[in-house]
Amino acid sequence: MSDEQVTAPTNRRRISQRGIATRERILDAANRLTLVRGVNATTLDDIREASQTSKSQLYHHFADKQELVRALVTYRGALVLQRESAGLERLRSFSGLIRWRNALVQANSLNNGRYGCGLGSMALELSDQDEKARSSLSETFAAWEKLISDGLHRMRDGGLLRQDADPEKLATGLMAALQGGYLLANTAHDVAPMEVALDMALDHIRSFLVAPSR
Amino acid sequence: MSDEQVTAPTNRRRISQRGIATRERILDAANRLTLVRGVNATTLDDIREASQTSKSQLYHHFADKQELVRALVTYRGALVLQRESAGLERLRSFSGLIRWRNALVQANSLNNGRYGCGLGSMALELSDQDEKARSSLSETFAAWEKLISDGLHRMRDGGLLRQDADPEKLATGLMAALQGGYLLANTAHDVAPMEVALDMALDHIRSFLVAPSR
DNA sequence: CACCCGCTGGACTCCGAAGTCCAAATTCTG
DNA sequence: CAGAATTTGGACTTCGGAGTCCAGCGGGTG
Repeated sequence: MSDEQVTAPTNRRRISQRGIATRERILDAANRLTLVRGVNATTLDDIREASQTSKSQLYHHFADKQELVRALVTYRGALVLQRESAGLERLRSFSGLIRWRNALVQANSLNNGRYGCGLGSMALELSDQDEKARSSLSETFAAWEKLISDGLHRMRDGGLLRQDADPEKLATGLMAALQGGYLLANTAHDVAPMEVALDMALDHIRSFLVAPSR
Repeated sequence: MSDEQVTAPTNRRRISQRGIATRERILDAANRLTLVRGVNATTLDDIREASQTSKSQLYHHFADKQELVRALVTYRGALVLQRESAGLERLRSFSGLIRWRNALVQANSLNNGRYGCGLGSMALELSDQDEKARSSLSETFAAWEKLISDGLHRMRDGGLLRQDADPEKLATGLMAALQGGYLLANTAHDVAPMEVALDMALDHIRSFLVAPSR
């Protein structure tokens, strides 16, 4: 077993454009399907059909289902981080946080709270059954929190947040509120708990503003 | 299909003490096993073995796996609510909340954050695949939040919380922080994020105290 | 342009997990 | 105690999903 697995495997054999495209098609289908049904409830035949491929292609590009799932963790993680960094990398103000919150809430309300966070559901589903997937997800969460805490650092350096504000802890709290909000919203089929949770976390951050805006 | 399923079915056929005991043994085994492995990763044979029963007993007491899972949702929900009402029904002070928080953190730290909340993991695993299980879990979460909000109401009526505090929203926020904290702790194998999340929620509640204690 | 090797189609095997069945044991009721 | 119902043991069937195999295609490279 190879010790490392990245989105595009660079080692060993040559790989053609067509191969890369197929691999991508498989991951994309797996990503879409598992988002609604969950990882374990999605079969390889589901993925094969949705990606317009064949059994041999699945096993040509991935050793087995576990490897496919691990690649999917990386794939979805990269998508989330890409989307999130777009919304967070220029964060410098409290109103920016509010815009970020609103975007998440709006996206989630399209499904009445259903489906939750692709990372969070994978985390609960895989953490106890695949150590590599777990640690990969853990790293992704850390990177996501870092996007937030970096923004909070900029706010603190810019004099918006008090010096005793702890960006890392604030980011962790916000992430927990987000994930818990997703979970409750998904269970209730109602986006409201997610809003309440995020507002709580934002209120908490607001309490560290130098000049409380309220 | 019967329209309702409660922990102890009262309808139709007589039921003996022995039957009740077996049913309980099955649910108890299912409860223990699924807590670590998840529902879908636990097989009926696992449960059969752990509960010292046979296939026919499983199918005598439950129509199929789905019914067993639904009964398990009820069973675990009752256990959690029982445990939680013991810790929350006399809540009347902020220090009581802190004790409650400490108990949860301590219990979770015994596993280094692993396994999370039995209800939360079921919620994410089942919400998208069994509507009845989802709504049952949703009700359980609501009941749990009510235990909290009832306590906060008592604190507000007792003059500890300001009148503009909203016990329901505070309870939802606290629950989201708890669930998100469980999720992050489980993924990181570290109880720390759960502590941070709960402390954020408690700080938020603290900000509504009439005479802020600190 | 010819060869090699990555790539593909799809039928096939294998296995484990859900669910069935019935005879026998136990318990309840009259 | 007799008869009826519940409860149980455990072998058996069924089915779906993971993984295998191999013949053949096709595109990049020398």
